Amino acid sequence: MNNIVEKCKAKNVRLTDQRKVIAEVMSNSTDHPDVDELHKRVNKVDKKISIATVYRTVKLFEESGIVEKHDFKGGKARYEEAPEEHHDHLIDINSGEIIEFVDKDIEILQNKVAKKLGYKLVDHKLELYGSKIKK
Amino acid sequence: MNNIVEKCKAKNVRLTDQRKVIAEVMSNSTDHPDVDELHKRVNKVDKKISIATVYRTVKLFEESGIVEKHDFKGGKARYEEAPEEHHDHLIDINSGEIIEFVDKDIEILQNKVAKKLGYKLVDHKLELYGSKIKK
DNA sequence: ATAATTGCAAATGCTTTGCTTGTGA
DNA sequence: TCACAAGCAAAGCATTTGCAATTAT
Repeated sequence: MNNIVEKCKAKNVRLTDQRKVIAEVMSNSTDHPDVDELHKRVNKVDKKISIATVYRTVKLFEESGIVEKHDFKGGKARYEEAPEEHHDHLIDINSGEIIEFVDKDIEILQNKVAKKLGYKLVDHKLELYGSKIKK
Repeated sequence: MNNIVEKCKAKNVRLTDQRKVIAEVMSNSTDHPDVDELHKRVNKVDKKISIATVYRTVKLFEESGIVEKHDFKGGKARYEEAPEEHHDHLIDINSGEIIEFVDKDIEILQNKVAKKLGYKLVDHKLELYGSKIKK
């Protein structure tokens, strides 16, 4: 079963053939592919889907809250299916590998900091960049 | 006195007229200007300095650890003089205003999280996006 | 002197868009 | 049916770069 397709239906996002393929590919990805990589994977299923459609679709999905966009270092935007529970990312500066993590204490402190400054926290971005400890 | 010019001398970064102007403008900026804005301010002092030179110079300064580059939401990179002490940013989603803050507890937790995942923390990015609480 | 720097314009890389044809509900 | 979506190629935008002329040390 396919999560993104379900979410599209729930949110009344029109489902075309190409959107179904893109949705499937994204649902089956456990990493954080950029548009180019997504396009390659999508083309394995249907060669005729253009990169413009991939761009338009990820943007549509993002605006519908179905996927999340990340601007990690490197210039190109990367996407993942919107998770049930929020998480942040640690990026391996050597391999580029991305590890997801959750830290409730940090979240609590972020809210506290924002409030102290007179703001209501609406969104945040936390990225850790690190190198593997060899043991 | 001009901090960035001093830092250039300390780091053996060749000081041309245009770099001096750019350094001065950046040292006198308390906000986080993008290259276009920087170019405008620089041109008030010397109309002939090209935007290519501004791009080359901020990159040079950044690689020398003299200024910091930020990729906040909005597409264009923004710069500030490298601070003595590290700080993070809260961005007002309505006005675009940027507030700097320091939270040692969050820093400590970040290191803890990285270590738990088997990584040595090399760098991090924390951006809070919020809206002003009206009282 | 001479290796580095500048200005200009052209090139780049990612992303968006106009337009015509195709299609889902 | 018919408003919306796709494909293609052209345009956009921030940033980089090749090259000839200029400059710092």
